[in-house]
Amino acid sequence: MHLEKKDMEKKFVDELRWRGMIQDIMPGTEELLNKQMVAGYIGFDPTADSLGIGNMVPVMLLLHFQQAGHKPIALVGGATGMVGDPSGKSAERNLLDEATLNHNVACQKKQLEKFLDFNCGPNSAEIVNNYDWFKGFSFLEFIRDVGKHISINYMMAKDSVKNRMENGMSFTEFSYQLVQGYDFYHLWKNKNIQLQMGGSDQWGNIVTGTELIRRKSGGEAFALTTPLIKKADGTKFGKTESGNIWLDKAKTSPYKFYQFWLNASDEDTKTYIRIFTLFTKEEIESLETAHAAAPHLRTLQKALAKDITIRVHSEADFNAAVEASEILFGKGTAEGLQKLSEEDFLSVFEGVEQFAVSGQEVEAGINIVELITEKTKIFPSKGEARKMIQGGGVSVNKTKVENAEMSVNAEQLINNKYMLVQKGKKNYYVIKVG
RNA sequence: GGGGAGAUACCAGAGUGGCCAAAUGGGACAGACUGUAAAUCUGUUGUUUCGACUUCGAAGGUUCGAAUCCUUCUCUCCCCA
Repeated sequence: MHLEKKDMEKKFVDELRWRGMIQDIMPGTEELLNKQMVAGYIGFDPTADSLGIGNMVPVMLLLHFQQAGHKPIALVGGATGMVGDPSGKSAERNLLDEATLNHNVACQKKQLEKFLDFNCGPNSAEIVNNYDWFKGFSFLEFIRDVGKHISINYMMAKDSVKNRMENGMSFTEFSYQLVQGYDFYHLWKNKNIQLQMGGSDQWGNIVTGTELIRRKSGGEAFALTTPLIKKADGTKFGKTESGNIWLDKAKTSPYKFYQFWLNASDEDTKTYIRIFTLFTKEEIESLETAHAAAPHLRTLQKALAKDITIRVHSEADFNAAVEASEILFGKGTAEGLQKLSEEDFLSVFEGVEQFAVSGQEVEAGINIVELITEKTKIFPSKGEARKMIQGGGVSVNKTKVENAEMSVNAEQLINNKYMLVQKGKKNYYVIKVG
């Protein structure tokens, strides 16, 4: 099987190189990719029922891969997810039960379908699930056919294993690299997939695959990894105070999603815009020039946030997020807020966390601390709420709460129904009274 | 099977009879400054009706008084065979 590569104008490796998306690449990989159409895959770990933005890196990788005329395959790890990847983990993982796993695989599959083209001729994308070839594979068969080819010494030399020798690691996790390695072998043998990609933490696992292919069949396969994204301040990418940033709107509203990108630091944005958007090199450089000339306009962050919000969600979601942001962070004042119509108010705060409180409770006036702790879950304890108020960190309807004894009543409601509570500068909560 | 080490707040990690709601560092949150950025500085980080109350793996015990001493239990790690 040897297919003609259909679109040669964009060279995959060159493209990744200037975007800073290459950590390691196996010798010969680039030559192969420039010569012919190649099928390549990336594995996704079904630990949650939605992909997070961290997973957007491999998604973008597959997208570039397809745009360069190659055939992208996304592998969802129905089988590997049952074992647990030790890479990058310092402790033994908890295993998910089968039902959860199936659910997660199905959800991730649906999300992946949004980004790749599954109907464009020979290089159409595909999704495979490694559970399909592992479900009928018995333990004895596996250790005879696969385990026999790879030595323990080889497996133990891997960083993912070495790092865990101190704290211990189960046989299950130890065998993970073999299971993943076999995926590569299986795909290489049955689907002519010659390349596996992934994050740099996957290098060891990927190489076990190419090694297995070489020893078992004398075949050749290739590998390419991306650097792990780190924020300039060294903290983990893709997380905020309130947790992971997910692609699923039900888990992370488009508003929050948009805000996440908008809030990225200048330094990080330069990295992100190369990785997460499809802007060309020239476009990015001109955006950077514009940004440097007037940093307070945050040209880069806006371009990044817009592009990715539209691609992950939709244009309408993006517009709503911008509108909400304008009102919350623009010249929005207490008066401006009062003037909002009910529909506008609701659409603006669609993605903001909401709480309901009954009418009578507010009618006569209610203490602010009680309102934000007991009636709603904005603060976990009264002590904390008081301290925050004393530190000037709480506002109601854009007006700072001066002391903890203050009470609020029906007169302060917006449209006689809503109240906007702010914890710090960026965390908004809507209280609906009625 | 034998020997050893250990379990303290979100994490790391001091504390080995009262001065301990528990050092220090990190993280997190907030304030100031800004550009909804970064850096910096400051504050907070068990609950509370501010009188207290419940915390140091679990349960008991000794004591006027326990994270600290004793007993049992649970769990974790390391080394040897």
